[in-house]
Amino acid sequence: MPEGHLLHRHAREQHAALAGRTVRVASPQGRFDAGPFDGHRLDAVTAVGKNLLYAVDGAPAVHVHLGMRGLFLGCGAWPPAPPRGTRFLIGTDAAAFALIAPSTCEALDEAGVAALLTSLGPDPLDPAASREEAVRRVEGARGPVGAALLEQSVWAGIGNAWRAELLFLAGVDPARRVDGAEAGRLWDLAVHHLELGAAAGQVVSDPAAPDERWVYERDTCRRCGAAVRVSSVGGRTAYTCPVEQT
DNA sequence: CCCTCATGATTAC
DNA sequence: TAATCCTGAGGGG
Repeated sequence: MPEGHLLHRHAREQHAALAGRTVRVASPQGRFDAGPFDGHRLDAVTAVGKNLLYAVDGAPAVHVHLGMRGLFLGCGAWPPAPPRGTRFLIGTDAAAFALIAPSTCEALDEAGVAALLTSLGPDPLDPAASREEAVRRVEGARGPVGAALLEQSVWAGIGNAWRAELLFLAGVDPARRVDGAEAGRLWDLAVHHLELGAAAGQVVSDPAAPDERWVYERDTCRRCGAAVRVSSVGGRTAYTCPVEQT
């Protein structure tokens, strides 16, 4: 589930394992030019929304976006036995990570990184993110709240599963607009639950039942049993409890 | 085995 | 709004 919480989880894990060390970088699949990075010191691995950025000493940054299909696999130490189709492989003699089927894996210079960052709204998992700015961007977005939450320029890191569950927790129908108070409540819910999700490695919308969802991809609401409404909001499938989300 | 759909985002129309 | 990227899981035949 490559939404923001997972990217932050990957960033934390890879930063802890690799940052400050000289790393080996390769592209067994061949679709990424690892030359400029191999043998350099990795300064940091950070997540911004659904994006992962590797800061490399004496080289551009590496920008990774998993899209819907990308995933990281840990694969032991260097030299690893990477899975088939590994586009980006990074590691040391203590730990290595393989990137499979990402939508983006590219070198990004300073201006490119800056452009990426300015294209994104506040990230609920960024401790420095501004709640006021987050509320402003939701209020300023065109269209219903369900569409706004999926726009990475509004909030960075929310995907379809989080959208469904956060709007359920807030009791808000995705097809309508929200006021500032509701936007603030949604932000607080996002900050809290995405952190739970980053720690757990999955969407967590009910800490008492971390493997369950309230409405996402369900036939019936897990709280009240009503038939879940399936519709299209912002071009993606929305799941709504018609009783509890108004 | 073939078809459809997916936790995403850009591009073209 | 639709097509595209072109992987993987799941369901029907």
